[in-house]
Amino acid sequence: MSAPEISPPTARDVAARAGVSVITVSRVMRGAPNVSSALREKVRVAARALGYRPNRVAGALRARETDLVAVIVPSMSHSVFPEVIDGIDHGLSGTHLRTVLGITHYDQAREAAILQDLIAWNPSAVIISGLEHHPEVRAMLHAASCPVVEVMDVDGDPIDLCVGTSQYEAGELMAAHLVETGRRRIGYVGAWGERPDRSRKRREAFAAALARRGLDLAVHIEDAPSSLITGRAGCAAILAARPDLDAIHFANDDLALGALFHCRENGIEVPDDLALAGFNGLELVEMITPRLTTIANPRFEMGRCAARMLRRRLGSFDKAATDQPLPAGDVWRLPLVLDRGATT
Amino acid sequence: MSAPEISPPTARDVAARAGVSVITVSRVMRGAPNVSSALREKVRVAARALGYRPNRVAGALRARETDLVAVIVPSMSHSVFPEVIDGIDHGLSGTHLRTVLGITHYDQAREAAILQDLIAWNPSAVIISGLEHHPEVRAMLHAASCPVVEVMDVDGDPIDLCVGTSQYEAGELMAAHLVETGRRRIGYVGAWGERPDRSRKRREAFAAALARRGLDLAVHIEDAPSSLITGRAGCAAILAARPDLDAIHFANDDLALGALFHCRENGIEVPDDLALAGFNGLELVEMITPRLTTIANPRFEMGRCAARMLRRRLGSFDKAATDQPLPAGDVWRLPLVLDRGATT
DNA sequence: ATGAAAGCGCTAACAT
DNA sequence: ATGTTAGCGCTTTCAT
Repeated sequence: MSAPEISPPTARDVAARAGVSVITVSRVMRGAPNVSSALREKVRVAARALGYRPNRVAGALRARETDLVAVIVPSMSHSVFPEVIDGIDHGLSGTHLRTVLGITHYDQAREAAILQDLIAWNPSAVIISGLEHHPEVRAMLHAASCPVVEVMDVDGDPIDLCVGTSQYEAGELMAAHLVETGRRRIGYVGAWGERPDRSRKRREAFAAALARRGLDLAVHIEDAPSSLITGRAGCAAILAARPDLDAIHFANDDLALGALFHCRENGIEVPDDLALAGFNGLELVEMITPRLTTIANPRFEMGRCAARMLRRRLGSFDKAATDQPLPAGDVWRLPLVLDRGATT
Repeated sequence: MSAPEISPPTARDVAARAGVSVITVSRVMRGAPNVSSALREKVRVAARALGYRPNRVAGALRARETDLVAVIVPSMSHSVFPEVIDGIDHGLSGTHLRTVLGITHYDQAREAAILQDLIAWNPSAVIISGLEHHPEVRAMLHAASCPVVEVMDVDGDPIDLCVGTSQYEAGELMAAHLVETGRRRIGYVGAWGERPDRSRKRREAFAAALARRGLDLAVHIEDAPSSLITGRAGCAAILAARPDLDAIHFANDDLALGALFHCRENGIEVPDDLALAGFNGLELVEMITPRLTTIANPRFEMGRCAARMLRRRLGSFDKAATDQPLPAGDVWRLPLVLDRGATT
C-alpha cells in the first residue's frame, strides 16, 4: 500500500554495476552474438544481483516487435474456444510469444473494436476465429503488418494463413451417414441465428447433400444461445411440428445432448425411434448412453496448428521443434472424423 | 507477401496534417482536457483521414501504464477457468484493459516462469488463480508494483486483493447435507494429486466435518487428470474396496458425472443405493437424470468481481458502472449454494 | 568485440 | 489553451 514504489532496475543499472555499456547488457540479455564470455559473465552476475528483467515494453517499442499474439474468439462459454486457445498456448510454448485475448460475443461491431484495439499494440501476429468478418475487419486484417491466421474453418477466402476443418465436408458426412443408416425424415435444429456462421455452412451442405439424395430437410432455429436447455427446447419444437422425424441433426453437441434429455423425458427411444446427431465430438457425448452421433472436430489441434503456422512464418522455431516437418501451404485443412455413436 | 511494408501514421503525421503540435494530437486522442474544440476537431479530421491509431506500446512506455492485465490460470481444459476468464473479460469491458493469458498446467515452476515473463510487460494488474504459490511466485507478486488479485479461494493469506469462495465452507456444507439425508458410509474420490490445492482443502474440511459427527471417510485419489473417464474409474475403484458406501463425494462435477456412468452400467441406483456428489454446479449436472448433488461455485462471478475489484483499485471506473456500489474490503467471499440434486 | 549516438512514438513536466 | 523540451528503457546503426 504505502510501499516506497521503488522502480525496478534498468539496463543502465546493470551496466554500471558490471562496468560495461548498456548495449552490452542488451546483447547479453537477448543472447545476441559478439559478446566475449568474460563480459557475458560479468553482466549475468550483475543482472542476477539486481534482479534485473528487461522491460519488454521498451524493447518492443524499439525493436518494433512485441511478441504479442492477438487471439480473437467469439465466446468462452462452451468448451470449443477454450480448447482452441489451449492448443494455441501449447503451440506457442518455447517462444516468447504471449496470447492477448479478445472475446467478441459473436458481435461483429465488437470484433472490429477489439481488433482495432489489439492492432494498436502492434502484435506479432493475429489469430482470429472464422473466415467471415465485417468488411472493416477484413480491411484491418489485410492492412495488418503481421501474419494473420484464421482458424476453425477452411471454406472461404482466407486473408493470409488459415487452419481449420471444412464445414461443407461435415454437413455432407453427416447426411451420408444418416441416409446410409436408413433415416429418411430428417430435421435440423440450430440456435441463436446460427452463430457462428460455420453452423450455417454445415446446415446448407447437409441440406444440399440430402437434396441430392432426394430428401428434404425440416429446419428449426431456436432464438437463444446454444446450450443444453436450448437443445431440449429445440427438439421439442421441431418434433411438435414434425412428429414423424426419424433423425435430427443439431448444430452442435450441446444442443444434441439437451435433445437427449427431452427424448428421455418423453419416452422417445434414441436412436431407434429417433437418431440424434451433433457436431464437435465432446468427451461427454462419447460416454453418455445412448452414445450420440457426432463429428469430431479437432479443436485443440486447430489451435496448435495455428501457432505452428505462425512460428513457421515468423521464423521462431528457436527451440527444437524444427524436427517435426510442417505441412506446406498457407491453408491447412484438418480431418473430420465421424463418430457413429449408437446410430448404426 | 511482398507488401511495401508501409509504416503506420504517427502522431507527428497527424500533427503535421492538422497544423498543430504532437502533444495536442496526444491530448485529443486520449481525451485529455485543455484543448479547444476547434483544434480538437482539426485533429480528429486529420487522424481519421490518415487512419491514425496511437501506438499503445509507445504510450505504455512513456506513461508507465500498459493497461495489460496478466491473467494466470492453471488450465483451460475444463470449463471452470474459461468461465472465470469470461467473467474477467466482462468486468473489464468499458476499460482499455486487456487480458494477457498465461496457462500453468498446474506446474509451479511454469507458473513462476510465466509470471516473470508477464511482469516484464509491466502489467497494470495481475489476476492469478489460487492462494497457494511457490515462494518465488509469492515474492514476485509481493514485489509487483501493480495490484494483484488472487481469485477462486479465500481460505489463506492473500497477497493483496482476493475474491473467491471458501473451500472449507464447501466441505462442511456437503458433509452436513449428506449426513442430514441419512448417509453414514461415505467416500471421497479425487484426482491427479488433488490439483488444484483447493480440492484438498475441501476434502480436509469434508473429512473434519464428518469426524465431528463421528463418521470417517474412505478416500481414493486417482492418479490422472480430472475427467469423466477418471471419475468412472475412481468410482469403480473405491467401490471395489468399499462396496458398502452409501455416498461418494467427488472433487468436482466432472468426476461425479463419470461416476454416474459407472453406476448406470453396473445397475447401481443413484441416489437410492448410492448418492453421488460433486462440486461446481455445471449446467449439465443440473439437467441430467438423476440430478447429482453439487455445490454451485460462482465461476463467472468470481472473474467479474476480480475485474471490478481491480477497477476500484486502479480508479478506472471511467464509464458508468460507478452506480453499482462495490463491496468494501480487499477480500470478497462469495456465497456457495448447495444444489441437493436428487439426494434428499 | 565493444561502445557512442540516435531514436522507436509517445506523454509528463514545464513553459508561455 | 498550446507548445517546447526531455526522456520512458531499450535496440538499431554506425563507429572503433
